[in-house]
Amino acid sequence: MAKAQRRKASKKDLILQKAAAMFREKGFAATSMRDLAETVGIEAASLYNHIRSKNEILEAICFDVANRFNTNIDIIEASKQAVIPKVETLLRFHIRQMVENYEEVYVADREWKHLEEPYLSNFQNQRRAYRKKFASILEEGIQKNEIKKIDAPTAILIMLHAVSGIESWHRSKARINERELEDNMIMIMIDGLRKQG
Amino acid sequence: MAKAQRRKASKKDLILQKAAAMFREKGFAATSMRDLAETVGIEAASLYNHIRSKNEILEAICFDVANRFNTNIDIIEASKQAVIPKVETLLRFHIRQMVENYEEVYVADREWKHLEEPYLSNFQNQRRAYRKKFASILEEGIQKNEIKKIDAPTAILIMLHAVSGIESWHRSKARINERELEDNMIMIMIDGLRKQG
DNA sequence: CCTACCGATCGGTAGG
DNA sequence: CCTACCGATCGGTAGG
Repeated sequence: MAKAQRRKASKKDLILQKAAAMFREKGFAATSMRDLAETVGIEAASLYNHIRSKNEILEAICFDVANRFNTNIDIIEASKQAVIPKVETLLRFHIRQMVENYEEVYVADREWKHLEEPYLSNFQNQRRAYRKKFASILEEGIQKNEIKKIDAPTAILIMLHAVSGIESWHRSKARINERELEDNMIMIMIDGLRKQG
Repeated sequence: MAKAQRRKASKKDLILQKAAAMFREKGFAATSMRDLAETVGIEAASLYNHIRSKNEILEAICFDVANRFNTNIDIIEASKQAVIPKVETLLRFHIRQMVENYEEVYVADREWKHLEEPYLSNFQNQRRAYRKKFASILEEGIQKNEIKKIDAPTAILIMLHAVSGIESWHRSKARINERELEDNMIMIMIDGLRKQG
C-alpha cells in the first residue's frame, strides 16, 4: 500500500506473518497452503515464488524466535547483576516477547514438533541449551543463598510454561493492561523463588 | 489377551488410549486414521465399528478429562478448608492428573481447538466456568488476607500453565521423582501467593 | 473385521 | 503471479 517497499523481502514477510497467525489459530498441520494463500491474497501456487515449502515457513518462524531468546540470555548471563535481578530481567523479556510478538512466539513454542530433520534436532538442542543456561543461573542463586532450595529444572519448567499462558490473557475480554500483567506475574514468580519472601 | 473381556467397551478403550498417545505426540490434525489403525492392529475401516468419527475420539478424550476436573473442583469448593489448603489441594490434583494421566490431560489441554461445534463451545464454556470457580477461591483468599493482593485471573493463568509444563518433566531423561516434583511445584507456587512468604 | 473403493483435499510443479 | 494439473493421502462408506 505504501509508495515503496523498503526491501524486496516485504511480500515474504507478509506471508510469514500471516502464516504465524494461522498456525497459532489452527495449528500447523491444519493450516493448508490454500488457506494461507487466500489470506495473503494470491493463488496457492504463487506462494512458492516466495517460499520453498510449507515447512520452510515454520523453520523461519521457529529459528527467528530462538535466535532472539538466545541473544538475550547471553547478554543477561554476561551481565554483573545479582541472581534475582537476572531472573527478573529474563522473565520480563519472556513476558514482553509473548505480549508483543504473540503469534510467532506461540508457534515456536507449540508447533515446533512439526519441523523436519535436521531442523527438528537443531531446534530441540537449542531449547535444551537455553534451559541449561537458565538452570545454571538459578543454581548459582541457590548456592549464594539468594534463592530457596528448589529443584532448578522444575522451577524453570514452571516459569517458562507460566509465561506461555499469556495466550489466554491475549484472548481474554476483560484483560488487565500489559504493565499490570507483567508486574503481577513477576511478583508471584519471584516471590516463589526468593529465600524469605 | 486375558481370558475374558470385562466389558465389551474394551476395544474402544484401547482405541481411545492409543489415540490419546498419538494425538499428544503428533497432534490431532497430523494423526491419520490409518496411523491409528496400525497402532491398534486393525485396518482403518475397522475403526468405524467402534467409533463414529475421528472427531468423536477427540470429544471422548476432552470431555472425560473435563468431567474429572469439574467433579474435583466442586468437591473442593464445598469443603470447609481455609483458602491456601484449598488451592494446594487443587494444585496437587492438577499435578497428579498430569503425571498419571499425561496423554489424555495433555490432549484435552492442547488439542481441544480441533473439536467441532457444538462440542467446541461446550468445552470452552466449561473451561471458562472452571477458571471462574478457581478465581473466586483466590479472591476469597485475598479478601480474607490469606493471599497477597494479586490479579486472580493472572495467578490462575500462571498456575494452570505451569502445571501443564509437566510434559517436559515427563519426557526428561534425568527426572526427579514424582513426589519431589509435586512438592517443588507446590512450594514455588504457594509461596508465590502467600501473604508473608 | 476386511477388501475395495469414494470424493475431497493436500503440498507442490510445469509452463507461461 | 496465474491456470492447469500431478500423485499422494485424507476421513469415511458399501458390502460382505
